[in-house]
Amino acid sequence: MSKKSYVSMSVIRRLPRYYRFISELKVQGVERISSQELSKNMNITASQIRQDFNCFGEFGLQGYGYNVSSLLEEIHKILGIELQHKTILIGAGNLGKAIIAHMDFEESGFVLQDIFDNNPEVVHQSIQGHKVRSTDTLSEYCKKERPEVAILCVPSDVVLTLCSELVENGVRGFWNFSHMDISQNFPDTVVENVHLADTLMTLCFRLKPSLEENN
Amino acid sequence: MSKKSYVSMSVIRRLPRYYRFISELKVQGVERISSQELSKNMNITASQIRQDFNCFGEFGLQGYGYNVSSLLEEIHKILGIELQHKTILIGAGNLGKAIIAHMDFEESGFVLQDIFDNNPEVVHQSIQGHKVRSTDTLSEYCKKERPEVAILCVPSDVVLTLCSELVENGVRGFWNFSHMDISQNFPDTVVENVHLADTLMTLCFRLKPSLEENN
DNA sequence: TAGATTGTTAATCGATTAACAATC
DNA sequence: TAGATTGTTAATCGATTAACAATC
Repeated sequence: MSKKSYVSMSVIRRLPRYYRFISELKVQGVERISSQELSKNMNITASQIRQDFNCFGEFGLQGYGYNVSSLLEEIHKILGIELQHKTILIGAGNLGKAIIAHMDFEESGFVLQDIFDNNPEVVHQSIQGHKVRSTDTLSEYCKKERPEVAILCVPSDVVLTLCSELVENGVRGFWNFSHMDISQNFPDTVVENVHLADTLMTLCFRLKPSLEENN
Repeated sequence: MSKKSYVSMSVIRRLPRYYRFISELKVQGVERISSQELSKNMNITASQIRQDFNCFGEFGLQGYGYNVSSLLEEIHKILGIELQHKTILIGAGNLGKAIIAHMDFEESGFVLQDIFDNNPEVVHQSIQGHKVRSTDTLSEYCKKERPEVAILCVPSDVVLTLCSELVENGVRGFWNFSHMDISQNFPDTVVENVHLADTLMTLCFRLKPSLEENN
């Protein structure tokens, strides 16, 4: 009924956390939960939780709360996890390998199709059943296979040219691990930057002795 | 003069980005920059840039702008990068190795002292000059070496016990890569969570076809 | 029905932007 | 000095919280 036409980034960024948390509840066999209980466990106000959910519809029942299973299903649908975006990963170094090994792509809405690297020693190796391809074959590959999303585990200095090539070939989503902030350069794409160095520097700042009283 | 006693998280999270950007300017030999030019390049309003800097002091000169070198120095000081926190990394799998290899710790205010893993096949191996130690020796090690920060590259189910042990032994900063959200459990510590799966799910949501006009 | 808890509106709080006086 | 650009105050915008009527 009351679906909002525009949902703010602040709300969107909380969705995966709700999803994780409610999954956990389901695993534990919890059947229903109220916004108040959720609030206590997640450190978000009950009010905000209800506001957040109501951006997408009415998932609760007055006097009862939320049914864990159907709430989970709803958020699953909201996140679009059933969409299974065709995905490639570029850069099969330690970071690339870590991502391949640890991320449960199907659980996040992606299907890892193929892996690329420009190091001749790595090309043709096999990682988790995927033969690593040469980045030289990337454009050709994209024209045939039409991947939608690219995971970028490559050095910052090659990211821009790489992205141009990919965008020209129809890639429209990026999970970017380089320092380079590509969101500005490709307006019609969706970019999630994971700037690891930034979070580390933030930690550094927050550890400063002078801040002990602050925050 | 006008230093603020409280600086909001929103400002803090922009600091590393300023730092990165201004470093790049210095490398390029740029000597001065105005908030307006910065604004154009960083996609932040000039007003916000000036507000952000003025949380920490007056770094500019009316009619001139900001001197790149001294601005960089100031932000370096603000971030506390000279502090060199004693740091250990726990979990030397692909992700741990990626972090060891790619992060320039000294550039972020940390010194990687030692690496721990509970896999007997990995223990005693050497990674970038660090012999991997057994997690069994962790408490003992902490009591002697007093590391301040731990990088957690371990599975979610062991994170909580691990952290308790570390906190008891004086560790007060965590860079956490597990799904578990430990910020709630240890009130006197500083936690930077890097929830990779969350950013991936956010990307999934933002790629939904129905959102093409939205964002 | 009474109690509980949602959905939703209104109030508050905080963060961003605009404007401009100060000043290099 | 005139022009430019900061530092800072005031206005706006958006996000969070509080409150409560609707309703299960």
